[in-house]
Amino acid sequence: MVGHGKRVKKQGGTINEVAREAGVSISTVSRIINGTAFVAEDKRRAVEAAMHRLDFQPNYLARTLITGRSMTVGVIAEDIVSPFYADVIRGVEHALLDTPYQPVLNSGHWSTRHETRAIDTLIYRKVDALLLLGSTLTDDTLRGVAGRVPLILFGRRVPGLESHCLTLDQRGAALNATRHLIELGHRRIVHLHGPPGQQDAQERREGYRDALTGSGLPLHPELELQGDFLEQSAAQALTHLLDARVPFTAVFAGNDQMAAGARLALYRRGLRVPDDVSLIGFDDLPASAFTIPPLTTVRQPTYQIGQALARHALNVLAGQPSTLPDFDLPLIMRESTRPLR
Amino acid sequence: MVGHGKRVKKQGGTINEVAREAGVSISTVSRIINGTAFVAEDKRRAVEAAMHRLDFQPNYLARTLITGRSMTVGVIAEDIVSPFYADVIRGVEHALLDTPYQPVLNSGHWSTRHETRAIDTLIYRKVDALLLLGSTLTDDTLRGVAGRVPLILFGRRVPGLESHCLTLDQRGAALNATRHLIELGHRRIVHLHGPPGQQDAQERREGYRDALTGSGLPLHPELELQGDFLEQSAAQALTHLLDARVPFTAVFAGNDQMAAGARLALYRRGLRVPDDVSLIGFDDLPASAFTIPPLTTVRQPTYQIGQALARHALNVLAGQPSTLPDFDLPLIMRESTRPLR
DNA sequence: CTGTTAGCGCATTCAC
DNA sequence: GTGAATGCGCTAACAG
Repeated sequence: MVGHGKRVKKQGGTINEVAREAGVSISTVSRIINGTAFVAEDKRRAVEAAMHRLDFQPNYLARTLITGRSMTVGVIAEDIVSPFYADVIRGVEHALLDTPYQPVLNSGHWSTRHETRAIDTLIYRKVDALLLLGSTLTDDTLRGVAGRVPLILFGRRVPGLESHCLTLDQRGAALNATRHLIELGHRRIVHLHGPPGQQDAQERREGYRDALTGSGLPLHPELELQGDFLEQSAAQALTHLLDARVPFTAVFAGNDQMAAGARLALYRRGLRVPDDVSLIGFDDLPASAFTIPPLTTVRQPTYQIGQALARHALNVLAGQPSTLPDFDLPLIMRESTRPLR
Repeated sequence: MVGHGKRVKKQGGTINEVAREAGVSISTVSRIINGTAFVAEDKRRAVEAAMHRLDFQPNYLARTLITGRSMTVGVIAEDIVSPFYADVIRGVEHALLDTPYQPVLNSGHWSTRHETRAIDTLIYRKVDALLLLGSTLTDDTLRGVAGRVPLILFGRRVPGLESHCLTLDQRGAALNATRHLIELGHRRIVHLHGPPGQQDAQERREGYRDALTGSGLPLHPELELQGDFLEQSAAQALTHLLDARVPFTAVFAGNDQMAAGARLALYRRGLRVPDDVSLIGFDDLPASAFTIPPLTTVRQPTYQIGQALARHALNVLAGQPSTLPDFDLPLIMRESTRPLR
């Protein structure tokens, strides 16, 4: 087999070699690299030539060891696989693209243990700031982390860290979505919600209830079904409901993936969407515009959120005042809902 | 606003302070940390107590500066947003979980410029090995990179780096899929392929043609439609075909996302799947089991691939011989295909 | 078994 | 403007 050799090849000389090659001191070279001070034109030329000849690249580690700044921002997402977080990450990456900062990604996997490990790793790696896209940690723990590194949170509102928390009005959006169903004439509306421990899941559920009670409609506990934000759980839960012959005419799913699961359960029983049952999701994943039928859902502007998060991090790192913007969660009307009857 | 302070807080003392606190030399502390040599029980106790008291954590940068090994493996995916690569990444993360190595992710965004930048950044950050999940770079460039850092490639077969390349038989799998359609009696089969510059896209297209010619069927250039692996492109291309009233009875999409786009185009025209048109995808994304109808598709064992890639990297880093395994691409039969007539 | 010494590669005071 | 010296925090010889 073609071996790589166990050691990385020496990377084009050190600042010392450049200095010798150019006949100047290393401080002069350093000044040229960092633009710290003016340097005579001829020396600058000589140094630049030497750097080029030796294919010189400053050593990141040595440099960071001194300055204390690694020029990286750590990003931990609950799950990189999730299309939702992936798009936020895309926004972060994009916003950082033409800055000296680099994102470093890691996953929390919805697990306290993994998330803790990821955080420790990134702090150990000396990231200059940390972005948490969702978190399973307690407020206290989070405040502790914020004491070790500038911390910016998405999807959590932690007392004491408010100005670095970006949350969306999940409850209001869920209320909107449910109300839309009510306005279409639906009365028995199923809600597929995520894990009770999950803040977003909880808020959406409350929004659903708000809409019902706000319209003077009764709450039907048997219509609130728990899932885990994945397709399968929703399909199962709804299938059980169908088997129990509990009547309903609409479904508000806690996210688009659960909407897809619900959709399949309906399809299996020969129920049409939206003719027999109306369906609304939450997230507006890219794929949801292409489901059959295209899904009516709540849009979370994930990409823009990622950008906002990154820009805020940049500001914080620059020591500038910065406020996280607010985002609306519009209901995107497509074809999975229609008036009852 | 709640400020973070511009500087990260001092992280629980240095090895020097620990040594002083414990009344030993720093080398003794270093030995205990790294298990480099045996240390008397009482000193070990004292040092561990001191480390705990000072909340000591060795400085990653200083350590790496000396050892030359950062204990990280860089991972560059064309696109983290893509569900396909995301699952490979999940496999990589998982395989690295209980090792001293940490993955560091970055995106190439299907762009030579971005990919080059990502590679430079990661090498600059001194990753010990680099995993490329897809690449837009030339063979020569890739060989150049391999000279700077141990390189492992997925989805590319580069002469000279064969033993570190993991590729799948896209062509054979595409042939299988198409042949399945042929065996069901289909003769006019549309193929939605990805960008011509993309190796996978090219190979799948060839597999499609192989199947046709292998069965003695004619190639119909008007049935080969180009897309970009996203839903929208497929929907458009197929809509055009439908408008032009070109007859066909089946569609083999270059990936599941394009299959979804095609599905919607058919739906818009009132064509049923599989009753009027059979549809096959490629990738077997998690969502594809929940489309309407569930999609027949070629499964790429992405998670296992990620694991294999990471394990190979580990072996290479350990200086052990290692061979990348082969993976089958089975056709997953679901409900989007059926015999003609 | 343990302490002393010398750097890793670079930014950063200081003098000149 | 520029060079010499100092040290970031740690590991790796080197002596004892």
